[in-house]
This record gives sequence, C-alpha cells and structure tokens, in this order.
Amino acid sequence: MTKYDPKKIEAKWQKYWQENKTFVSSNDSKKDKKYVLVEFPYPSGVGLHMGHVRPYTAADVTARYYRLKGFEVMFPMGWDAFGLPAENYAIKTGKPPAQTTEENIANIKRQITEFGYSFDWDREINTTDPNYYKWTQWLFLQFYKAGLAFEDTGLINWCPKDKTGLANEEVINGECERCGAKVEKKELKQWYLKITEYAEKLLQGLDGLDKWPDAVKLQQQNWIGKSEGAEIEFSVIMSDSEGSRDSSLQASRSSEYRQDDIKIKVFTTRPDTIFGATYLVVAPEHPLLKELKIDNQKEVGDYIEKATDQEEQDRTREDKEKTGVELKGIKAVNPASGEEIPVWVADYVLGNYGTGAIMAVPAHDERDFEFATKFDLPIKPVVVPTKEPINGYGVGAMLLTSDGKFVLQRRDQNASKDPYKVAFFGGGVEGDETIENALLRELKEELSLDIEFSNFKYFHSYTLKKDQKNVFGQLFVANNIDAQKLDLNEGAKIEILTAEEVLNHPDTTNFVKEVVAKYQTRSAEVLTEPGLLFNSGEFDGMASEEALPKMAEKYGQPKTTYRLRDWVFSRQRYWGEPIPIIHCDKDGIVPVPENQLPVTLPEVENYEPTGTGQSPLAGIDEWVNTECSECGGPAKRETNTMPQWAGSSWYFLRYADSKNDKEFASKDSLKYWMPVDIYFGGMEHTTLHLLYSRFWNIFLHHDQGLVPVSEPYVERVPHGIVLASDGTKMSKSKGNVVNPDELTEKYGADVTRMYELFLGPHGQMVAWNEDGITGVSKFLARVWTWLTEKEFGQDDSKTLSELHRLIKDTDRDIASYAYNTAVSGFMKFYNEVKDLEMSKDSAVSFLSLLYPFAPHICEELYEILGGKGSVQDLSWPEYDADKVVQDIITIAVQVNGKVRDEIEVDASATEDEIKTQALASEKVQKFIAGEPKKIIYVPQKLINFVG
RNA sequence: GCCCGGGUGGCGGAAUUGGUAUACGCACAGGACUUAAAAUCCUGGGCCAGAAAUGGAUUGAGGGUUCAAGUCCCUCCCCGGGCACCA
Repeated sequence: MTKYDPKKIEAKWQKYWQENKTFVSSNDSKKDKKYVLVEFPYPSGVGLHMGHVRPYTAADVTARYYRLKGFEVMFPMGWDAFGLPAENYAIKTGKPPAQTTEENIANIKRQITEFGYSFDWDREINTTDPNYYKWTQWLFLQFYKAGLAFEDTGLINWCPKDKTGLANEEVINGECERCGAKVEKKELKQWYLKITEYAEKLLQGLDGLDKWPDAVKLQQQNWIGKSEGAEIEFSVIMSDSEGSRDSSLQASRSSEYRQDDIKIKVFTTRPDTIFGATYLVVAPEHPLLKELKIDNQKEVGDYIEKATDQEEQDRTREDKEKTGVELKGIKAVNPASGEEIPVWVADYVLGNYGTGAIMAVPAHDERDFEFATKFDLPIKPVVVPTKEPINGYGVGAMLLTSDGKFVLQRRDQNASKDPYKVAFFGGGVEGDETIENALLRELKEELSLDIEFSNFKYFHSYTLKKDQKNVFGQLFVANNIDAQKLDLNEGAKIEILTAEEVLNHPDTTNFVKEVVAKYQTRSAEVLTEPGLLFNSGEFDGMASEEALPKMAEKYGQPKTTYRLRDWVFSRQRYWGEPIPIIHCDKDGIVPVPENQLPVTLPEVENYEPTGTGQSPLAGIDEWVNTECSECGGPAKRETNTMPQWAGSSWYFLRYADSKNDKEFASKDSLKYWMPVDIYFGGMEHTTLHLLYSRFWNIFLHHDQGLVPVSEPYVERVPHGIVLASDGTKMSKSKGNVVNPDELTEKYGADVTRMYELFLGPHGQMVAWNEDGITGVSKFLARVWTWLTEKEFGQDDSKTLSELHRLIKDTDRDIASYAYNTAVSGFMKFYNEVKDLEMSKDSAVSFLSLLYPFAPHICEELYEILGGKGSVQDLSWPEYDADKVVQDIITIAVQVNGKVRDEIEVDASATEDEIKTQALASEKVQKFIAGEPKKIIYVPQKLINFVG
C-alpha cells in the first residue's frame, strides 16, 4: 500500500505533459475550437502571488474540461513585461530591465509549472521581445495612418512620483493607479489615441455581450458616459456696466462685437429648462476668455490663473465652495426668453467636457442653485413637479374659506373613467391650530394620508401621500409668478395663485398670511426631475419629456456627448515600446517606414526619468538622431514610449499565430481562433485593459478588416480578489502575503488548487484562510487510499446513480464557474459511495471528472488502475438520466406549509397512494384538525395538507 | 449624492423554475486504535426549552403576496465595489 505523496507524482506528471506536448494546440484542427484565455502576468520580482492562482486555476479547470469535451482548446500564456517596476529596479541597481525581466520570467514560469497549469507554451509571447513589439509598433502606425493617433499639447494627468503622463483611466480618485501619488495637471505635448471616435461602437458592442457580467458592462457604460441633449448658442452683447467706463473702448468694442457676433455655445441635457437659464458659466479654460474684452479683465485673469493652477483634486472635491467671477461689461441673450443674462467664469464648469460652457438653470440644477444662491443670481423655476396618480387617486386643489375651513378636491377613487369627476372633502381649523396642522390632522384621520411640504423660491407645494408612497394629490401655490392654469397628466386641473392673490383673497385669514410668509423664508429645494413646464412661453403645460426634443430643435441642435476622453498614449519613461515616429524639421511628423520596424530600445546608462517631460531616451544622441525617411535630411526620433497597456491591447490576437514574422497574425489563424470564448481576469481592468483592447480590436475589425470579429471576448469571467486572512489587501509591507511556493511545498499543487476553488464563489472576494485546507487535503488522501485499495467489481445501483448525478452537477458547475460547489460535489460523492460496490470503469469516470481540478493525482491513479497515457486523452463521461432514477423516493409531508414528517414511497406511487400514506402518519395526524380543505401535491417532492 | 453587488450556524459557504433552509468543509464534543500524543477512522449536536421523545424559533429589520418565501413585491438598516461639480 502506497501513501499519497503529492510531491513525487506532481513532478512526474508535469514532466510527462511537457514531454508529450499534451496541451499543445493546433491551428489546423478539424475539431470545434475553444479559446480559453486568462490575463497574462507582469513578471515581477516577487513572483506568482495568490491573486494569480485563483484565475489561473479556474481557467485551467475550464481548459482541461473542454479538452475532455472534445474541443481543440487553446490555452496560452505570456508575459506583459514592459512597465515601471523593472525600470525602477534598474534605476536602483543598474541592472538592465531586459535582464531582470528575463530572470523574473524564469522564476514565475517555474511556479506556474509547479501548479500544473495546462498552458500551451509553444505559443508563449513576451511584449518586450522585439519580435513582438515590432507588431505593437506596426499597429500603432495603422492607428496613425487612420488619423486616430495624433500629437497634441494639452493639460494632462502627470504623476510626480513616476514622472510620466497618465491616461484618464489610470487616475483613481485623483491618485496614480500604480503608485498612489497625487496626480497633477501638466501641460505637455503628448501622443493620443482617438478612442473617443469609437465611443459609440464601444457602447453598442456591449449590447451583444450576453455572457459578460452586467457589472462590467455597466461600469464601461458609465465610463463612456453618453449624454444626449443639445448645443445651444447664446449671443453676446455689450451691456452698460456700473462705474466709469472708457467711452472710446466701449465704442471700439461695440463695433467689434456687434459685427463679429460672438456667441457662446453651451451643452445641456435639459433644453426643456432653457427659459429658466438665468446666467451662463464658462470654464476657466474656455478659449473665448482670451478673446472677450471685458471691463474687469484683471480680476477675471487672476481668477483663471488661480483656478487652472490648482490640482484637479481640489477642484473636484465635493465639499468645495463654489467660486467664480462675473464677466463685467457683457451679457448673453437667452434665445428662448430673450432676457439679457450675465456671464460668469467659474471652475465648477469643466473645460474638457461638452463645450466648456453651460447655461445655468438654478431652479432645476443643484450646482447652479448653489452658485446662484451664493452670488445672489436670479432663480426662475420653469418646471412644476408631477407624479403619476396611483390607485385611482388624482390631483386636487385646495380652497380656503373665511371661517378657517378648507375644502380639498380630489378625484373620485371610483371615477377612473372620468378624470374630471371629483369628490370633496371638507375640514376646518380648530381653535389655535395652524392650517398646516389642521390639514395634517384631517388628512391623517379621515383619509389616512400623509402630507409632505416642499418650498421653492417661487412656489410651494403639498404632496399628499397615502401609505407613504401612493400619491393622493398635489397642491401648488405660487409665490410671485403669474397665475397659470396648467393641464395635468390625466386632465385634472389645478390652479396656481400668486402670493399676492393668496394673501389678498377675501377668504384668506390672517393666519394663512402668516403661514405663507413663513414658507417664503424657508430654505428652498431644487427640482431636478422632469415635470410640467410653466413660464416657458408656448411650451407651457407641456411635459418635460415631450418638450425636450422640440426645444432642442428650436433653440439649438440636438447633440450627443461622451465622458470618455482620448487616450494619452505616451509615457516619459524608458521601459516601453518606442513610438515609431520621426520628427523632421522639413516634413514634420514622419512615421517610421514599416520595413524599418522594429524601432528597438537602445541600451542606456541612466534609466532615471528626467522629470521634465522628456524620456531618458532623449539623452541618447546616437539613437535620437536619425535621418528623415521622406527627405533624407537630419531628423530626430520620438523619444516617448508607449504605455504599459499597449502590448496587452492585442496580445490575444498574437497567440493565434505567435511565431509569424510576416504579419501580426495570419488571417486564417485569427479566423479559426477568434473570438476568445472565455476570458478570465480581474475586475480592476474593466475600464483599462478591457476597454482598451476592445477599442483596438474594433478598430482592426471595422476600420482595417484585419480581424474577423468586432468584439474580441465572448465571455468575461471576473474573479474576486484574494485578501489576507485579516480581510485586508495582501501587501509586502504588512507582511501578510501568502507565498504560493510554500503551499505547493506543504500540501501539493492539487490540494492548493482545489482549496483555492473551494474557498468561495469565484466572483466573490475571499479572505485567505488556511484553516480549511486540511479538509481538501484529507479528501484527496482518502480518494487515493480508496482507489488504490478498492477491489473493483460490479456497480451498485446507487454507485451508478450517484456517479451520474455527479456528472450532471460537475458539468453544470464548471459551465457556470461554480467551482466551490463542484468541489463539494466530489466530497459528497465519496461520502455516499465509498463503501459500495463499484466497477473500474466507474472509477475511471470519476477520475475524469476530478481531473480538471486535481490533475496530477488523477493521472497517477489512472495509471495505477491500468490506464495508458493521460486522462486528458479520455473523454468526458456521458450523462445518463435513467441511471439517476431511484426506486424509492422520499416525500416531505407538510401541514399548513410546515414540514411534519417524511414518508418513503415507491417512485411510481400515485398521488392518491401518497396521500393515504401521508395521512396515516401519526405526526401528521397530530396537526390535522378534521378534513383538510385543500391538498397541494408537488410530484416527487412534497405533499401539503391545508386545513 | 448616483449606479451596481451582497447580508444565511462559532467560521468559509450551499439551496436549479417559489417546494424538506443550513449541503460540503473547518472548528467543536464523544468514541475506536495507541503506553501516550499526532495521524487515521467512526459517531454527534448545531439557536431556545427538555433527561428524552419531541416542540418552538430562525436566512440584516419591518410589512405584504402565496397552500408554501433565503428566493417575489414595498419600506428601512448595514457592508463591499464603481463613478463623482460630466451640465
């Protein structure tokens, strides 16, 4: 009798797989393909960590499973090796990044091998290999030629610690995604990729991705941030401003402006509120600010300097007080109302979104409201809130009478067909009671209604609620607007009185006057929801939703904007792909001819970033100085490198044909393998790698026709991160990092793999906790003892039924990434059948099921049982539903929904037979009083007697 | 603030279309083997009451629908993640 010795057998089979090329996939297979991909690692000096083990194990189970299922499976691996750690290490030690990278790869590859992952190493890639980045550069040139790569000067995110520019996606809460340093704004000439050009395609593509988690799709959707609205132009005119004025200046400006007809273009999602636009705001970066001649030039200039100087974080802080300066001497004309309104510059408006200018509607936008309140700007409401009548209740109105009585009008509950029919409900003020209290009392007592009071600057409203949710009706009393009559949704009428009318009404008591006066001083609220328009000329009484497109059309042009920004694609660092561009004095920007690729990284002595916005490459004269491929004259190479995300934006394509030196991948290979069927990876890449690589793929498909599918990944399977046992992130500084090497050493790869999966649902984050690993360890040891000592014979019928149940469950669990329940399924199977008769065939079937999870032990046991070759060459056992059918089944017996007993019946028993047997139970009889009124029978499961 | 995801024993977690809640594992208790311990194997309870048979409660809180709710509906609380002055 041998003992389970993971160390011995694991090394043996890893060697076998390598020598026999068990997992090497073919581009010429006749079989259906499955492309199983897991994000490739950055080969850091620390080596493999638990964050890798989880997705790799899951992906490996899936890859082995589909091989058993008869698919040609590609499960490749490579190295995403450009990046800062290697470079920072080089700065410290002087070791070239290429060398440390190579060392790290060797180490991490050893670790991966020791976990027994079934990667196809014949397709291995390395993003820092010139044979690879030649094609990254080539692809960049395709973007350039398509006009999607361009150089521009602008304010970009700058990491002061890493001394490089960053993409928008790399800034998390104002901090550098990599190092956590506070990101600054810096004006630099940078390369950009025009991802915004593909905003709509990136958005629409998500619709077809049924097998992506909603969370991932939603996050990308929000990141792209599509807003539909309108661009509206406001004319700028001179205005008389207070104080002394240089008449000659006014004269010159007057002719200048009136003729030039300067306009400020704003973007809004709420053109329906345009009548409420009481001022304009332009961002401090707005280009028009440099052209406009205004009275308070100095003051505005100072403000702009201060606003654009501060760090982004301060500017977007939530609790920040709003600041701004009015542009004196000019006004804008509201194209809807014709009113002349002031123009302000304020940093709460962002220069790089929309048009960099807004129309402010303080009555219906919280930010504008805050600003208007602070600077005492007019607030003009143009939307009245409405809520759908529910349960037959409608909108009502209130009448106050001289003797303190009030009458409430509401739609009759039973008059749903006639919305005009109303019922009246009368009440009155008692003693010293306030009318508000009287209303509350009456409504509560008589109709069980709650009343909610809202005060706006220009009107106040009562919302009458039933059960705190159903709206019974609404009342509006205007404070100082013109009396209006509005049509409401179901045709009911309400009347809005001016404050004056209310106060002067003969029926209004002094008391009501007090109430109204009090309401006017209350802090106002802002209505941001759509409603019914008033104060809006011809659109009065129309619903916001209906008026919106009409008003967008009438006063401006409908317009869609996106929050997505163009991708800052250059980094001022050494260890990245050189951007294949030459700068020539005569010809300007000249792409490196394709036949001169790759532009290889030169050896440098100093890897230190200069911090001036120049890459260390700028110091290598013999590399920088080159000749222009257009004119032959002297020219300089682009010294910026590409971001870390470049190589990973297309690596999934290269795997299909990783050795090709003529193309980035042949069309045939891409046609066979693309798209990736299942892509395992982290949630943290949702708006980074996952978005970027979709962009590249969509570009290569739609624009270039080089890739056969638009969307690269059919299915995305995210994993939860592995935390340390204390629930915090594993980090070297805290010393709570679990080293995978120790685990494979102590328990073996099979146990570590299975336990990792058993810990919890794959998509959920888990705290690493070694306590439970003995359970899995014991389980595999038991399986070993069981199968090495078992005397095989015929299958017991229960063995067979349990086996087929296991086939079905394992199938389901792997397909739905529920690895934790798959593992418990194996344990349960063992517990159930270990003492029963079993055939050798069934044992082999069991091994095939377990194999994707614990491949080494299964190979060894298969060999001990007399099998030839690898379990991988077998096929997945076929599920037979007939085998799971049992002769005797257990039926739960309920009385009034509570389980009182269980009975065992023949599987073929009829409902009547089961009923009779169930009623015979003493336990059941105890709870049944008399004849049951109703009997619910759920076949094969339960019977419920309802008394 | 807005948008997602989640809340089940002492712990990790299971529960397919609404149909026996707590599978599987850890920890715990008792037993076997052993001089003893570890390892291994067997058994057990899981909250409350009870010696036991048994009964009752229970899936974050409260309400509702249903013969039947962890699962569906409403209100609220808490935790995790994403976005955040995006007009």
